[in-house]
Amino acid sequence: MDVWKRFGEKEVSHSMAHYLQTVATLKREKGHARVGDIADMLGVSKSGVTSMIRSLHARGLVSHEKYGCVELTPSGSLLAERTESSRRVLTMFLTDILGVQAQVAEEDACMIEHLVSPEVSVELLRITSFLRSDHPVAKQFRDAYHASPRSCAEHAPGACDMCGATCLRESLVREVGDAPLKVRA
Amino acid sequence: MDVWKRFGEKEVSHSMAHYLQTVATLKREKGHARVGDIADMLGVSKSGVTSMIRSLHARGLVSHEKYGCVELTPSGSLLAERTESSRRVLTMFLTDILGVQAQVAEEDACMIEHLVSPEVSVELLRITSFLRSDHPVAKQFRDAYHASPRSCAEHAPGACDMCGATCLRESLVREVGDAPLKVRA
DNA sequence: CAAAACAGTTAAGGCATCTTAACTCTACGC
DNA sequence: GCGTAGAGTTAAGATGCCTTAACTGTTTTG
Repeated sequence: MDVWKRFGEKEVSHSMAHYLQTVATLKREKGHARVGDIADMLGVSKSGVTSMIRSLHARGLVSHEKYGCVELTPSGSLLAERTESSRRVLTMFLTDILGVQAQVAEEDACMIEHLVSPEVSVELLRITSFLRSDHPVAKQFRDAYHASPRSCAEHAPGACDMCGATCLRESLVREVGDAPLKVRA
Repeated sequence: MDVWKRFGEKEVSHSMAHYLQTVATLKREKGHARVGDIADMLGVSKSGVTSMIRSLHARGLVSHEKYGCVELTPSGSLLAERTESSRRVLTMFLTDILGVQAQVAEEDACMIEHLVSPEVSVELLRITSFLRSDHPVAKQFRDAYHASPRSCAEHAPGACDMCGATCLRESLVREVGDAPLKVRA
């Protein structure tokens, strides 16, 4: 019913997840994360970083002393790692199993990494390792799948047990004329 | 680099996608979509609906005359259908292929439906129909996969070509002590 | 060690989305 | 055909996340 509203109640927002990952990356690569480095890496202003730090601090995800470096707390670190793992699993699944182009895979993974539940991430990891393995069924899958049809055959409404009245594929790929949709300001 | 920032530049936001779907559903089920119906179905105030309608109208996604019914434009309708299809495909994939619990699958699908690119949705549809089909490989997959390990074996850093230094699964499921993370206000 | 260069913060403001409160329409009962 | 219930709108305010501009603190350097 109101699941959609919980979008704004995730433990961290999309922005927050990326700030946390950035701090983790900087810490790993340079040994410390400064406001300016974070701003550069994310492409936002330093004042934006300062205020986000305040917000992350209020949630117990980072610590920071004025004019000093930013550190992840244990929860912040956990969240950063989990998001990063989720992204890696998603990207691998999209490229290696679904065969989606790398750039699209990375963009999609970036968008949804923090929204996918651990349950689903774990299952994605499982199916990805299974289908990449040398298990005979995995090998057969790779051969058979790449030869499988890219779309369902033309079918009457109701003929396909997945599609129902209208072909799912059609509605996923159809464009409105040639006019691209207006992009949000 | 800045992919993460395009989160706010999707053609429609999470909220907008749900408003569009709600209008489509009401139109289908009751023949018309009124402000109050939309507000009830989404669990928001009527004034919230009014202002979102203004915003959707500015993007050419709905039409609405004062005190009247809300209608989807062709682009709005396309977007609503696409989002709905994306959600159906995702849910099916998560439940039927990954075997994730229905409730979790629906929540995750609701969160990410509008963020998944058509390319990925189409491939998800393809793999889902393939693995649900009576193709011999699909049958073998179902048998073999359900018997496959739920986690990678204990392994040294670098031993698993997917995990790298730390086990992905570990970082996906690990909790910080017993303390649940603070939820966003 | 002082001045300049650089890093970080605060303040003020914009946009999206939501809320409540108060107002305005519309339409039905009589 | 008018009054009122209820549907819808506007206005004002909150929050999250971003910006620019102006200020403050720190560090480098000559």
